[in-house]
Amino acid sequence: MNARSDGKDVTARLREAIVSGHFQPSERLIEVELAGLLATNRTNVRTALAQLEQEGLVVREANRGARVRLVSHEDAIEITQVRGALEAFVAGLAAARARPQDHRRLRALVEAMREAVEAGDLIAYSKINGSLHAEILRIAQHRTAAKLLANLNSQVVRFQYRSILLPGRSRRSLAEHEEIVAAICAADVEAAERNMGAHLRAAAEALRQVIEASKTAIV
Amino acid sequence: MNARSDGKDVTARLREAIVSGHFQPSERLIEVELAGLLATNRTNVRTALAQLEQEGLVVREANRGARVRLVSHEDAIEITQVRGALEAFVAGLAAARARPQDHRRLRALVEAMREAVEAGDLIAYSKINGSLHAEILRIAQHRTAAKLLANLNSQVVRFQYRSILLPGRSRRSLAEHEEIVAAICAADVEAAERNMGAHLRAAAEALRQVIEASKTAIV
DNA sequence: CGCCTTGACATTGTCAACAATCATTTCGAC
DNA sequence: GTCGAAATGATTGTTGACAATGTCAAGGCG
Repeated sequence: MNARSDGKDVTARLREAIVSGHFQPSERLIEVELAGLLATNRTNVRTALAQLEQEGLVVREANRGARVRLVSHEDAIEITQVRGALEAFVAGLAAARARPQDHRRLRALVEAMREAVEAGDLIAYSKINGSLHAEILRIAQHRTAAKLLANLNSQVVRFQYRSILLPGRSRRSLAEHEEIVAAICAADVEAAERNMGAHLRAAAEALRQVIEASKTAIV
Repeated sequence: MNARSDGKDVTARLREAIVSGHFQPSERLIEVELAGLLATNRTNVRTALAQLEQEGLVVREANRGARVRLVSHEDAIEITQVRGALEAFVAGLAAARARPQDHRRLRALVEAMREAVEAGDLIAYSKINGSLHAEILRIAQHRTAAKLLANLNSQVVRFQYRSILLPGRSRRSLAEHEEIVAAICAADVEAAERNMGAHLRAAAEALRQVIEASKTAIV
């Protein structure tokens, strides 16, 4: 009957709800509530929670239920570092695989980034940033890396917007992306790896600064 | 009552059973059978299967049950590549973090590897190889990378032994490990990354060769 | 006043029965 | 003999009830 509401994968919908911020970190995830919310039964919620735990979005304690995983600052940095290693590899692949058509798309995205920065629209910048990384991932055609990166990203989306707020970070980030795209368009595998690696090291460093700043600010 | 048999995490035991080869790739995993085998109920088996699917060890089709994931040759190469990116990063970390005590352990492991190669004992070699990589991972102290690598490894253990059988591969592999350990002991981060990266590119290449050989051999 | 025990409530964990689906076999028509 | 349709069996999917556990508040005791 209501194949519509229940047909979609419960895990996917719960994941989306967590990633989109519908639930706060450390918020309790009560099985019957979720079942009601997602128009399904406890069993499905239960397996969804088990999967999302494996995925690092949810934490479960025996007999004490599930919570949205609170990603600590250290975790966020670790995740960004690992992303860096993977994305550098992926950028290298993209440099080897990209066709002229791909080059055009990448350049268009960088151009849009530049406009966003000049307009001071950091939210738009953040979005395009995501699109650019996604495009590079698409060009690389590497399922294993793609899955892992999607996973890692879902764990740190909450942190994404923060580091770009650092004064001067957006301009430097733009410059880094320009170099990455230039390397890919030049089919220079090693430069692409190097530039992407440098970019995510810089991103991790920016994240660390923001975190340190917030720590001292709170105390 | 039988807290012993059921107490342990069902997912962990099923994972172990799959990784250790107790079940063959593509072998059907029937819920009631597993429940009997693991001395538990269908519910627990069900959630275990859901988690292992997320982990990439199991494939499930709606209404058609679960099977051990058959990792294709392409998958195996992809996984080895991604491992390479991660392990290179981890080796760099290890180079930065390793203490003299760690250096001793690493050198001892390489020494054991050398002996295994000279004795022609490739099974022992394979084991020590695993220990060495695990030791480097321990030194690096990076939970996120450690978890991902554990995951990836469990997907390709079945392929591990094959590539080392290539004529001359074991000696070269030994040399590569010596260089990696030398770089870590010299606290040379970049050399450690570079050497580990090269090592796993070589491993991926060896794997590719073995696969090509087996393809033509079968046809 | 603080601390421990007790009990009620909320939530998760386990189980068995039933429904739905898929694979296989049987049977009849041509 | 071959094709297709219906019956059969095996397996997964779903549901509800119950047990086990944890949480919290109230009350008694030192």
